[in-house]
Amino acid sequence: MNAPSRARPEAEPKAPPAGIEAKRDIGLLKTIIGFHLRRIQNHLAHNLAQQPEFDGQKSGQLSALGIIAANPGLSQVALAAECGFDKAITVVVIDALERNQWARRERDSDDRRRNLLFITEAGQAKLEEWIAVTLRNEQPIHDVLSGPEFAMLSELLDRIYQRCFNYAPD
Amino acid sequence: MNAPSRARPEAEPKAPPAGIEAKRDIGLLKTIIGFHLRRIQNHLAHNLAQQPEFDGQKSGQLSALGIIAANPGLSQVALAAECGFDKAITVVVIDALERNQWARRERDSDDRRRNLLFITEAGQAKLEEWIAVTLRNEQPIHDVLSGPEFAMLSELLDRIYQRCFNYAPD
DNA sequence: TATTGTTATACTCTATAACTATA
DNA sequence: TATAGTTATAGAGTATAACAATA
Repeated sequence: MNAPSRARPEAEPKAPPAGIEAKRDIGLLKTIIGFHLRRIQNHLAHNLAQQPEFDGQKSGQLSALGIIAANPGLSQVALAAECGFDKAITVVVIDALERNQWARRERDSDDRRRNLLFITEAGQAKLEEWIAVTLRNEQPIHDVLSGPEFAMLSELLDRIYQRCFNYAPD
Repeated sequence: MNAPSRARPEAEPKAPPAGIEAKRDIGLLKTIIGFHLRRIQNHLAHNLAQQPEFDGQKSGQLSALGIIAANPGLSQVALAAECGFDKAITVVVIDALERNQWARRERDSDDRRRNLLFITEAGQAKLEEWIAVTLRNEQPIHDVLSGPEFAMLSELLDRIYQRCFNYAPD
């Protein structure tokens, strides 16, 4: 296994043994953002999957539900663009959300090709639960960043996505 | 398709049509770092896979080669820890690198369980080629960030990984 | 007993293409 | 002719568990 298994029963589960400092270099990879993103993402996803509250949760569901909650009535392609995944994936994700009655599709009467997406009350509760679990999972990040640093990181990442990748179809 | 296909022949390939501004909100997801990381990572990986220079390249190979280059003689588990993936994946990745003679394994005479990893001359050249292609792929990010902002982003991401996830076994 | 590397297997995530229904 | 959504299929990425060799 690669990802750290928090063996410590109590106490903070993320502090490195202290004394064992970063001795390895990432060389040319320093400027490759994709490298940074993926290795962090790997650990976050791995740890999150082990949280009991996330049992059957396919990872896209949290993103989708969060975007639907913040933008009630958006279309599936708009959701896909905002979440960064394909429209085909969107179908599967929303199927799961609808099956659990956390979200629902509604035909757009103005353009009957479209489904408008809405979150349900149960979905809102589930979203908040998921957010809490995820924030707990990401707590180590908050521990090594100051408040302003975290705000800066969020802002930079959001700007990158909005300006580089999100063409925001209607 | 979801990822933007840079249709514009010349000019900056990332500026949104202008006038179409970010109108969508990410709500509670704002503070979820994993959300930011994955959607950016999705687009970067998708775009990179379309670069002809990256034809048969399984994405882990660039990371592995970069780490090996910066840390000649490290072990496979150390490489796995630094790249953020499992030791089982490491085997497959190094198999591919070795097959192309971009890297080689060498039994550690002090601890014969271990393989020490080294990059070859051809591997160094290939690494630099891949880095160039990847940097070009990530150019839109550089276009929307100032120099200091980019440096800050790299530093924050590296710190997060080193302090939260990399227990750096020997 | 624990660790390094290996193999085999399965599952998750994402991409692609073809299809429908609407526009 | 183009777009929204769907379906089916395939591929890439990763995780898991069992194993051999070595410590």
